[in-house]
Amino acid sequence: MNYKDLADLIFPNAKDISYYEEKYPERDLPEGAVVSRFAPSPTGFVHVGGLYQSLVAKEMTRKTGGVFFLRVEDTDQKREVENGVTDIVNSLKDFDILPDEGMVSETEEKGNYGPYKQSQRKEIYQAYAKYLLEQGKAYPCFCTAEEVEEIRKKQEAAKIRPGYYGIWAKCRNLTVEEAAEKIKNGEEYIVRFKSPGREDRKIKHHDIIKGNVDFPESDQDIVIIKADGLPTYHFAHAVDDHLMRTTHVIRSDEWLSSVPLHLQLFHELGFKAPKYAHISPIMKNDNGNKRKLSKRKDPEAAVSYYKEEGIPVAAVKEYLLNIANSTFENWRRANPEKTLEEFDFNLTKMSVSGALFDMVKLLDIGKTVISRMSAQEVYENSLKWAKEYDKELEKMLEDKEYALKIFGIERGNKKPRKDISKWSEVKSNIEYMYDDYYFSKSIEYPYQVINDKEDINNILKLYIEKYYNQNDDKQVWFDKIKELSGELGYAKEVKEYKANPDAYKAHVGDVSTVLRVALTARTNTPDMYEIMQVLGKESIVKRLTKAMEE
RNA sequence: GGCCCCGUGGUCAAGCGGUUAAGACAUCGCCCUUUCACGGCGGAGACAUGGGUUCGAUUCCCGUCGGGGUCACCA
Repeated sequence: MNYKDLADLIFPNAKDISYYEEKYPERDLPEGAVVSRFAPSPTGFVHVGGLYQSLVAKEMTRKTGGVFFLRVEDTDQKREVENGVTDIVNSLKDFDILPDEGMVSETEEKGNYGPYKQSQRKEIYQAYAKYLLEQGKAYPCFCTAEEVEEIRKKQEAAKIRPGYYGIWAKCRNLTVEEAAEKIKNGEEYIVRFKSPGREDRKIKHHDIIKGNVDFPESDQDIVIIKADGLPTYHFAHAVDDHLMRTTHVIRSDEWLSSVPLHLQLFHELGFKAPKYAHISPIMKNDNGNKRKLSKRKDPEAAVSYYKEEGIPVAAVKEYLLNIANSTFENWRRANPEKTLEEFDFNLTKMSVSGALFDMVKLLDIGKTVISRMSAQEVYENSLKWAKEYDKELEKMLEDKEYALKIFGIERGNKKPRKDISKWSEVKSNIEYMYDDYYFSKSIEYPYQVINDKEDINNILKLYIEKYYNQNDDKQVWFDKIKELSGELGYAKEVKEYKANPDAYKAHVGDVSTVLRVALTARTNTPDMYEIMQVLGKESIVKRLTKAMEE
């Protein structure tokens, strides 16, 4: 009996690996093309870190004329979540990061290097496990979970490196006859990799992001095929990324310490190893401590949060790109009109340490992004968001023509107004422009400098009766407010007032504020003339009258 | 604990042996302005620490401290 016989006993039906090597040939791509992927587990919502990786991988592949694919790593059925794949597919779609290949729905996929769902690749992994078994590079292990646990405890007690390796690897030195005997007796087993590594030797690794990193070799006989017949992450990674002809593995840096193992696996399998780029995770400050953004504790860790909050997709991508390549910010300022795709993204310039997530900055980018949009775009995005998350806003937007007028206020000029950072802010931003809404609740008027009831009513009364004319142009309109101010003893110019404050009760700015508050119940609004143009005569008179009655 | 990575203002960060140590967000002040925002100008604010190497270290080396990652039949 030899290794080959043992391998046949374990995987009698597995195909020869040459079958797969031929089925998934080298890709015919231009020189330097990057083939990369996003390979999440369907265990719930997509994390911003995943979005970040996808964005980076997508940029690299797009830039080089390569391929970006989506592979689902569902080898742990215990953690799987219903519609997990759909969630992932939709999240990428929401951010317009579309894979060239891979899963496109819960069950469908596209591309010639599939299946792209690991649970459907069982026979492939087994073929390669068999290949290793035949060469004596893997072996069946009969240790139970309890036994392995016991080994670990002994190691801990003796303060030596934990793990299944060297003399601790009990099943490693079983003869093929002994192993075959146990299998025939129906003993449970898993398949382990027989590591050729030595802990006292170093390996050199060059990571695209982290740079040169030296590690001790891996000597762990890790599990490659679990009791359920599915592979572990490490083994699946080696087999899949080889067969899918991945050139660059772009993943979270929690994997960095597995690199020695992965390199060894690739080598023993006879594969050419891909290049690795380990991305630092996005962190969060938690009581003075940095930690990764957590799915449990931080709502902003889930990409769905950004959609729900209505933070513009472009803002999220710009923010992420900004973290990824610090040159992005300068580029953006120099090229405000260019699309994100035109930015020359550079993997090697990515930061080695993890950035703290900065919501304030993200929202600032949101403001800038929205300020550059046309009224039409603002309308469309608001409506799209409202349909899903805010029925009241959706109703407000029913009158498209009116909404476009509102969104058009102070927009489209060289210094557009920056007052909306996300779609969920739209309602509070425009609600006072709707009479139905405005009059539906009790109104409080936050008058400022001029807050005497009589003074206020005098201003409003005189304005309506003598000065207000909806057809005035802006200059005439404002000249009239000045005249009104003068008539009632307020300074017509702010400068005049400042020069001689005792001579006046207040100035034209304060009078304007009275009008603004009476009209909108706010102290902070965009240009009042434009607002009045949009509101129209009927509404204005109604509002001012109401204010006088209060 | 072993191994690995990291440490420039509150945050993101330029910087590659000699710089007045950029810039952005945030913050403060002023200007502009009928309000707010925008915009403009300006202020405050940083090389974790101790040793080397060097004529000279933020930059190179070592230690310390601090932070992070990883040590599963999870990915």
